[in-house]
Amino acid sequence: MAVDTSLSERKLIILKAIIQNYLETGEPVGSRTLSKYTELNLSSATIRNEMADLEDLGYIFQPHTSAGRIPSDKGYRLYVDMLMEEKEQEITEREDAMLEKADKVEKVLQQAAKVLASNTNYATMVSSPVQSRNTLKFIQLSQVDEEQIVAVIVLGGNVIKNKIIEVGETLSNENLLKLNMLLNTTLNGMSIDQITLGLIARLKEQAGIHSQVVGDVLDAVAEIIHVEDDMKIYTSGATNIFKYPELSDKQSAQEIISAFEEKQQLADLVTETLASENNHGIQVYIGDETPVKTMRDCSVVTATYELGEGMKGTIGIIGPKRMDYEHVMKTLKTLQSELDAIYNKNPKE
Amino acid sequence: MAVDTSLSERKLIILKAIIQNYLETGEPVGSRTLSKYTELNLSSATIRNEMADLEDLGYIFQPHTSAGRIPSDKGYRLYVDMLMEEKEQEITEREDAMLEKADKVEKVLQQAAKVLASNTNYATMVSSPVQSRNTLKFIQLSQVDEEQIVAVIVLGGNVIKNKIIEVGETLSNENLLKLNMLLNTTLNGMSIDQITLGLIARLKEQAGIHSQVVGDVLDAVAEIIHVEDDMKIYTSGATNIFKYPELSDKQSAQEIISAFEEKQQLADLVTETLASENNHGIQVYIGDETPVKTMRDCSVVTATYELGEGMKGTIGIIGPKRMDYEHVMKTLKTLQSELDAIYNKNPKE
DNA sequence: TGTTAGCACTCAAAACGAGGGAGTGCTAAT
DNA sequence: ATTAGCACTCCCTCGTTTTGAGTGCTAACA
Repeated sequence: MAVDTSLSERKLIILKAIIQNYLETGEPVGSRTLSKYTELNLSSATIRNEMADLEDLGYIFQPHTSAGRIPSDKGYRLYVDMLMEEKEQEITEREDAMLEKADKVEKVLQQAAKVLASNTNYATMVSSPVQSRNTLKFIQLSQVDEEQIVAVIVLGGNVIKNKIIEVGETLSNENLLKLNMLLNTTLNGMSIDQITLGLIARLKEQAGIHSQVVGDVLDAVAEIIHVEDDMKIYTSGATNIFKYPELSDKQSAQEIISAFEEKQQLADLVTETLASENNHGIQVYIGDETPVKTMRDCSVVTATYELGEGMKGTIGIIGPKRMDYEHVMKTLKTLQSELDAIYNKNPKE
Repeated sequence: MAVDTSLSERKLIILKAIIQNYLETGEPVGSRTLSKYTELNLSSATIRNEMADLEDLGYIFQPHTSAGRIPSDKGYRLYVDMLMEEKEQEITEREDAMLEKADKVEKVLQQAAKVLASNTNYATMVSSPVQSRNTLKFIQLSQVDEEQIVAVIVLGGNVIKNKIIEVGETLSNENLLKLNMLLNTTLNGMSIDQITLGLIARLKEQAGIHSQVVGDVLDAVAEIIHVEDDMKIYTSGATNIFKYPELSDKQSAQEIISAFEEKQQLADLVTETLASENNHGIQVYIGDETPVKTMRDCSVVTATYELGEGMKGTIGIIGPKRMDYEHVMKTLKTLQSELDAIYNKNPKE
């Protein structure tokens, strides 16, 4: 992660200038432009020499002879690494009062995606937290009618799961009551991954003879608890990519928007992000670095947030390689801490 | 709705041929093409004359002089009206075994959208049923901890709603039990709109003296029941519009896909569709006819389905004006009946 | 009277070709 | 080490030409 220091100070400045200029304009930038742009009064010729060097080193390249230079993936990488190293810039003030009533987590996340998109003009995604390390808080089975039982499970952070269980034969009221007691006393407070098949088997024994039905019900409960709450992903601003000509030709637009619609690929992105521990939870994928193949021509910036212990989720921004990394990273950081704040304001666990 | 009979038989055939050809190719169709295409052996010259007439009548037009003709909205309209009048074609066989485990309605609808999209190559949307006339099947309050109560409500069709209720002071176990009894005995089997504020007030009285807390809880329950389950809309295949050049220029693509992403406009479409009672639940909007302004250049075909009494939803297909109406309408019809089948296979209400 | 062949005409789209211009690399002078 | 100057490259723009599909009209024909 350390910045490559093999570049002279001057080269660094020039590279930075090239990138910044390109971020703004989206056009290849030439030596003449730079010689005015930068404060180190150099002639275009000198700049040209330096640029030739930079090109040899692979930080920039020209789309064709006699065009200006544009940053390569390697160049971008160096740039964001520099940004990363800069001392933690103070979190800027932000007054969006969007985070009212943190009633339903889902609503908040959806909102977050929207706000983010309109703030940055890029496409954004927010994944709902996966509660693998979450704990069980309450569980209850209730008879709906002769053939149906509804199971309700409340997890930490007030995540509620439920399911209708179809039973072959009726379960007596008292047995149901016993089951509820049993489940609550044994499972309460346990983390989800502590609830193994073995544990369930032991429970079945304890429940005793009412084998068939009780067994079925317990199996169903186990299933509910473990069923991946198929990671929900909220997206917004997918059409922002039309704002960047380099992405908006039919081919790419098609692919990127598909990825946004299907969400499967975004899910991959999320798991990848969650897996890798990195500095401050911010991660930048440039071009080929991204795990999602259809986004070769984009950059993806992700941040992980955490709502209490183990409830981790991801916020992501997808845009052109020439995205405004500095702004994006800052925005992500503030959103991160806002999500934190929500949780602390509602400390129900 | 009656077909305009002012056209000669021959003109009708020619018009139909023009439309069908245009549906396939997307190119303006010329007289020479038609003179071979149709079985009424006519020379191109004759066809030209007829076409000139048709143009005067407003059924077709040429995008520019010296181009072939393409159908106008009026032409399309005539065409689909003819299709509509054709005797109910037998529902074609269809073997997609997609409709397994009708466990979660949501999953099924989402699936339905996907299948539809891949079947038709258009963009599709399915709205979840709004259950205004749905009935309450079961309700239960349970104590999660000192300050929280979880309310679970099962509606017909196994739609489950739940919510955590924060209570100021603890509710005794026995009171909770009483409340549960009270709620179930009085509300069970009632349709949602029968449960009025007045009814709730009466309940409060019956519940007696435990005024504060009980009142709060009852209010919360009422709220849960009535909160609009903000009509969910599932979409799929939005990127299919890239397959039709006439829609895939940046401008339109942008707009249409935005509409798909935001969903607000689709929601309008749904309500519009549900409002208008029409033949067999199939409705076709051509070009300007559609209630969604950003889809001026599309055609929209919608069908309403019904899962039991009052649970109505909408399926929609959005595509170019030159969409394959016949196929689309057929497909929608079968999907309609498949959704019906699901409900009847799972007659839990 | 309805149909057809022929022909001149139109116009969008493709093909072509000549500048223009931004930008580079190199060399020679400072 | 820096810079001015210059020749060279190659993309882009813009105007022109060509092409070709398709039409409308007229005149001949059954």
